[in-house]
Amino acid sequence: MKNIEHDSGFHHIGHKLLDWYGKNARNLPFRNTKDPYKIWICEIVFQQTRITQGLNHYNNFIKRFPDVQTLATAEEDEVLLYWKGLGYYSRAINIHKAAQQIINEYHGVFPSEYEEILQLKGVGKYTAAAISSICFGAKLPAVDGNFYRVLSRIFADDFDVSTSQAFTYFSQLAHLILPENAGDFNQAMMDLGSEICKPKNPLCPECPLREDCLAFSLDRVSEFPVKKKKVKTVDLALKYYFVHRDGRFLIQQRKDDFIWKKLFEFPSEIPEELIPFIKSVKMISHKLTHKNLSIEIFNVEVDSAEVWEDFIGKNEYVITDFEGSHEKSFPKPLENYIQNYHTAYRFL
DNA sequence: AAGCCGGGGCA
DNA sequence: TGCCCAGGCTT
Repeated sequence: MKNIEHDSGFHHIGHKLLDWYGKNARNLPFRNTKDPYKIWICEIVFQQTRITQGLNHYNNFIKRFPDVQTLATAEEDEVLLYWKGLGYYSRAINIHKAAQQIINEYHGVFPSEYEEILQLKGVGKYTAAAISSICFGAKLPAVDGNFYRVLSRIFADDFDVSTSQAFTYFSQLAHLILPENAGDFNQAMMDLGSEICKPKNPLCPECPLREDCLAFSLDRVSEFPVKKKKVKTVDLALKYYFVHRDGRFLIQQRKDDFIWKKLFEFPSEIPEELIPFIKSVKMISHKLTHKNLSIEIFNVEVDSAEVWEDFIGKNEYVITDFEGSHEKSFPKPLENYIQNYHTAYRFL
């Protein structure tokens, strides 16, 4: 390992971090509990998601699904509904499957061994280490993006964190400073990485580890972590038809093989039987851009009440209204569109 | 080993 | 606009 002369002598760093955590831990709803169910949910919710962004989702989720049994017996669509707007929707699908795994394979009792936890759908090495250390006392580092950032700065280590070997490499570095209480240590690293050792503009003067930080002493903090791989963005253009009459409209469910897995959306074609009865086809949203994504939504009002009533009685589409749409999970741009349209519709 | 999956916040 | 975030799955 670069910059490491020997493999001992760094454990005081871990203890110093624990002392800081004892006085500066964030007050969060999943702190002060070792319930593996709650820790599991929180770890999944906050994968690639900031605390401020996912906190309401976490609280609502726990309120509706307070235990494994409740989650396992719920409908998948309702689990997705509680994930609405969070992104990475395979997390919701996997969390539901994993709950059923726990019921079927462990009689509803959350497994306590790292290797068992790792077998749960949607649980990888980070999450398994986090749950087993926080809830069951395993002495394992939960290596995530915070570990990459904090450790690369402490040791001024230029190992490329965007490679697939980064996890193994920084796990070894983590063991150099890992104290007995790995559960608190892992949560302390989260708080330090979030509050002090931030990606941009880190608060080094307030850092409890500044005397141990090689990058700080070299005034090279901004050089770490090293990430060579750039994020690739692709353009995606979508076209939807808002086919409606009398406050009801057509939706359908997406597949699970692409973006927005199993979420609901408007049809991308006008149903052939309705084409002769269209009053207006007007473009509503002028390229509602969302990142590299552009969406066009065409307003299609069906002219004949008779044909409409007949159509919604027998076809593959799901028919809903503005109230019913609250029961479905839509991609965020469409969610915003429905809300806005509803507001406008009420004043027509 | 590399690509892909959301959405929000920030400089 | 590009980067980042309590990562994991698929190919």
